[in-house]
Amino acid sequence: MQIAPPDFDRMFGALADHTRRDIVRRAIDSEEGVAELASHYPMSFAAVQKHIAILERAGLVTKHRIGRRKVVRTNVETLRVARRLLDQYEVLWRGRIDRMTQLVTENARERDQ
Amino acid sequence: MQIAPPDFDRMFGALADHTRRDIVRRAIDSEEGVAELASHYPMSFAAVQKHIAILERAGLVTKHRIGRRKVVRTNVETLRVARRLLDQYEVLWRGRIDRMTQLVTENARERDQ
DNA sequence: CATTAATACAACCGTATGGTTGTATTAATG
DNA sequence: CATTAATACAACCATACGGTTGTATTAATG
Repeated sequence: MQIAPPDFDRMFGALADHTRRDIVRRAIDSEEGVAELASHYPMSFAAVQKHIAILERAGLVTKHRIGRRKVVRTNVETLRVARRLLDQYEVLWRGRIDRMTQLVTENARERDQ
Repeated sequence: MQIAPPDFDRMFGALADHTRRDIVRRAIDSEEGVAELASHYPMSFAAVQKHIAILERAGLVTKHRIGRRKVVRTNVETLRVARRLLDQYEVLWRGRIDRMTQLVTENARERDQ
């Protein structure tokens, strides 16, 4: 089995919901089961369960059985993958800036010589 | 008029589509109008127009009239806002790690003394 | 100033999303 | 091993999304 290529549609789609972002935040440093997580939100247990399923498909969280609960843990590596994509845009932006200043410098040299 | 608070639902929602991410990428260092952008994708002009509208509502691009075209430009600052949110998760994660190593160290000291 | 290139908008269609309630499965534990 | 706490799944509903085609508006330019 190959490792799955990053699915940015799913990643960003999963992050595009306030409840899901809050679950990701909580699951970074707590060890809560599905029911415990659900208790924090003004919606049904099943709704939270679905949100967790979406986060799971996106690779943002994993579930691990502990006792009779299934504990939800955030997969920080996937968050980093998303962050790196945003970094790429920043790199492109810097490249553009560099090319612009390059041009200005060349023009100044031409003008001054 | 107040400056709008960041709408992460819209931001990440806008980024959750391959075509839209590609538009963001292109609009970082090109100066293309809506029609020129549309020519790159295997879909109708109107579809691309809608994608751009979604990016615009999310604050990820802006449109500026140049001659008879309306040029689309990426708003890098909004990308940075999104990135900073992901950074926040990383900070939480580090905090957790720190607390864990803290605990281990304390236990070791107790055991050793 | 009439033409037309460029963009905007409206209506429609199929499918996905976010929510609900109800039922089924699972596996720790008394 | 029967109970039941915990989770999973199915069916349903309203609304949003991604796409289409067609029509309307706008404003630069010959």
